Amino acid sequence: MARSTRAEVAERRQAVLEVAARLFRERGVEAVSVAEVMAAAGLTHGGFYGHFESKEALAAEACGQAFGRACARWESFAADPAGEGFARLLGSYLAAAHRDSPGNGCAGPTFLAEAARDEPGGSVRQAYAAGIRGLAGALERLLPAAVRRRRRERALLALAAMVGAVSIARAVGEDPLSEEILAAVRAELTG
Amino acid sequence: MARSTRAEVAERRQAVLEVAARLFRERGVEAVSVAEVMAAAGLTHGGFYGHFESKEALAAEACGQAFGRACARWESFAADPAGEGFARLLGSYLAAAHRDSPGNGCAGPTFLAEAARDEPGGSVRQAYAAGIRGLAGALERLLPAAVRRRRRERALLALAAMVGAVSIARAVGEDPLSEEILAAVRAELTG
DNA sequence: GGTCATAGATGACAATCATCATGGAAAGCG
DNA sequence: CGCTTTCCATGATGATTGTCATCTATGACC
Repeated sequence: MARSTRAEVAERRQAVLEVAARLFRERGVEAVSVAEVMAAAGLTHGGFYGHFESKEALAAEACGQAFGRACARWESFAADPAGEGFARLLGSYLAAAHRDSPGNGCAGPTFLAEAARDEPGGSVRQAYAAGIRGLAGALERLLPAAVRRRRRERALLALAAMVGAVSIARAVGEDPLSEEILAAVRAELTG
Repeated sequence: MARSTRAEVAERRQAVLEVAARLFRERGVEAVSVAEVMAAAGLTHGGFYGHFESKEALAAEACGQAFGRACARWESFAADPAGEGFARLLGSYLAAAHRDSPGNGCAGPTFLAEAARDEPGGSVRQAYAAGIRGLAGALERLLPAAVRRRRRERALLALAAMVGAVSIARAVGEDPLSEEILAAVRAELTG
């Protein structure tokens, strides 16, 4: 088939990464084949190894990208004029809409298992650790000014509870318990 | 090969289930083959379908079993004479030892991804939901008597934070951040 | 004790998948 | 304009794995 312009090539690599980040979050890295990622980007499987070293390398990059997006989003809440950034983040994070669209959602819950089962020092694990560190920092800065003591601990508690709540809400499925958990964690962390 | 006694048959089924519950928690359902489970139980892969309907059925049963063990353990903390059951649970749950032995650990973090990616109404998902409901109830009863308001919400927050913290601690790997998260959540939830 | 049911071993099958080899055609560059 | 590079499509390969068919030896039962 035809060869493409230099710009198109970079564009395609980005498209593959984008699509992979969505599919991997939706269904997990193992459950998505390289061929499927390429097909979703409008290509065939053959050219994959021209763009990425391996499937794992793609997964690590996709993980990093997803965390980057999430972190930027969290930082944007810090600009809230009324200082309600933290509460607004909780409102959007601990929501059914977020639970139901893992493909666009935070990487914290979606890459959790991939990272936990990566080998020690593996690339996905490293990307995950860096991402979590970023989110923790953002959250620490986002906490209401009223929180003066143990800011770091409070941020880490919130992070663990947020990631845990969304993960569990996704796992229990269509069950009233799912909404109950989201609402409870939202209420407790807010107030 | 030889046929076995009726008692031995039941014993072996139990052994397979036990081994599966450990392996699935350690490495995930997908990463463990039926043949490996059977081999770890001292059998060959052929007899598997005499004991279980399918690999998924085994996974669901293993999930239920692991949750049952965890729930019983949590309930046992309620008998604490000094009423420190909750604090002691936190101490053992949010610990490096628990983080480092998923094979014997709580099913909440280990089956999280399996359940989240099971189909709607899938058997693993159902087992997971039932398990979480059990843990939430146990935790609610275990909270210090001093907590009078919003007991249920507090229990759900604690559950989400505990599951999230252990999961993230496992995901980031050998990083000081891992211990920091466990310690922070322990401190914040204890009071 | 003799007959029957069955646990479990061996082996096969079909599907899936990550990765690599090859080739063609067009872009980049002189 | 012609040569070279390289993107990507086609196809192959080897490995893995869930599931099933078959066979045999031995408990279970009359």
